[in-house]
Amino acid sequence: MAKHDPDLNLLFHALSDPSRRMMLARLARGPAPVSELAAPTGLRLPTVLRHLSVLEEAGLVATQKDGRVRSCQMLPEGLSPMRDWLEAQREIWEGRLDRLDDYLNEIMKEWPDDTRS
Amino acid sequence: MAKHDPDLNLLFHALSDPSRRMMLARLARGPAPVSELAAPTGLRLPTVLRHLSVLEEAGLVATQKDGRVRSCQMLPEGLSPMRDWLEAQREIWEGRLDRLDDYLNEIMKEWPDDTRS
DNA sequence: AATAAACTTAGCCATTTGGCAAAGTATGTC
DNA sequence: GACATACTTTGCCAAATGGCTAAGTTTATT
Repeated sequence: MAKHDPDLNLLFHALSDPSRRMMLARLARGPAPVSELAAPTGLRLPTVLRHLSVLEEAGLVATQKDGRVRSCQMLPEGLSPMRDWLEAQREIWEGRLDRLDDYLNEIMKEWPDDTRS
Repeated sequence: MAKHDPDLNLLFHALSDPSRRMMLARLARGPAPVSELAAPTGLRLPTVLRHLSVLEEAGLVATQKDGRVRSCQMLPEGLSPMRDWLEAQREIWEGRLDRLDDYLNEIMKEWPDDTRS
């Protein structure tokens, strides 16, 4: 399928892996070097590095090198596209409920009061 | 990594594909048969069927067969684990800001008023 | 200068994913 | 009963994913 929303693809994909969510959870508490991100996952560094780059490409994390250690920090605004999608979804859903409501009201008008039990 | 949260894995993975999001968007407007779900994606039925099963396993969609047509509907509460995760993430983040705030207040106390420019 | 630390790159491997065509099944319609 | 509909199953394929080891590279430390 044509990718009309690369943001959401990358974002949801980044969040679909538990190791990456674990790394993010650590970063939500504050910046950390790569090896500290790796610790709770039990994964090797090369693997963690690749997860990290997925998080970066999704716009969830930024990193910079300080001497020989790479410091990583979370970008909380990276979650916005997801919030927006969720909101849009909710609106469609509510629009649907509104139309159902209209419909029911329309039906009710057909029934005079005295036909109700 | 041990999968401590199969819900979130399946949910985020389900949402990471644009065809699946397209199908969901259609379903948010109301129930539909498989072929109607397929139409906007431009994909063949077998492919759509597999996307559909991914959505079902993620708890986002329920289907049932009515004669020879399978009717699909969205389960909006299927998005709850995602909302919860988002909320938890926000709380960690805010807890962090609170601690930063505490810290700054602590620093400020050290400085008498008349040292400020 | 030698060693240790902290990544980084390269390359391999098994599994999963996302797509398809072809053939099969079940259910309406004429 | 013949035929069309609407899936459904099977099986194939290429690319992406997630993991690893081994071998760099770039900074500290001693």
